[in-house]
Amino acid sequence: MDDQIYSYHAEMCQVFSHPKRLELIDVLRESEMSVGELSQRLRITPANLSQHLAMMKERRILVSRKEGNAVYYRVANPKLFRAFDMLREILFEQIRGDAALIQGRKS
Amino acid sequence: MDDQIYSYHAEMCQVFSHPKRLELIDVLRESEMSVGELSQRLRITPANLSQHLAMMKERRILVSRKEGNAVYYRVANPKLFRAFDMLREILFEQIRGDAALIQGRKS
DNA sequence: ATCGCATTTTAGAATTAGCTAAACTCATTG
DNA sequence: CAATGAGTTTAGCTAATTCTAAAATGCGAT
Repeated sequence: MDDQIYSYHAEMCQVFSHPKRLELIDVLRESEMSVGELSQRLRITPANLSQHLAMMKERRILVSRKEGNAVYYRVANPKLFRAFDMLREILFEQIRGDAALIQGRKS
Repeated sequence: MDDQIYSYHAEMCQVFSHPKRLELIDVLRESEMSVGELSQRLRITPANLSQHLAMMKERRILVSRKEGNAVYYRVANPKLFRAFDMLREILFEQIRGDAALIQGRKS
């Protein structure tokens, strides 16, 4: 039935379960970027980055474009940024809830 | 810096990287539900389900309420359903893109 | 052709995630 | 106070992730 859908959905979401991959998405908000640039920005080795990029491309969160010697990656669907932001908002609401709790407000 | 935020964000998103956990969230749209009911709906053992529930509660995606012998779980923040739906929409757009491709439309 | 650079791939080791089965807790009922 | 029923926890196993280091690929320039 829907099992297949949930599986695909889960597979796609694996992309978001690693901090560097989230940072990568966040960085690609600005513009597409080459592997070299990304490697510097994220402070991880090109080899490791390349693996993250490959798995994100497999799941079609990213698309790439080759220009001479460099490969440029960008986020395939801008709607992704909205989902990203919404999840981060939920996280912030959790954190704000904690802060309030510590300060003795709320229950 | 922001590294901590990305880590929390990623940890939260681990919840979405398993098909049964997604199905669980989807089922909890209707209403809160006891472990027993959930176990039947999802067709997984109570022990396994309980582990999923515990990790989702740790990450504060779920909250629980105890009533006599039963424990009822529900989604902590309704905003989560919106994020869930948005991600699924992205997935559907990918699938629609494929379908179009197979039928020879588009590039 | 060969060299250099950017990127990718592979292999291997360490860690983490997921499942099953069994033991355990705890509230309710007899 | 047993006994039952609902959930949880633990231990152990297998599989999946992640990272590093090294080798491989492919393009562009010499």
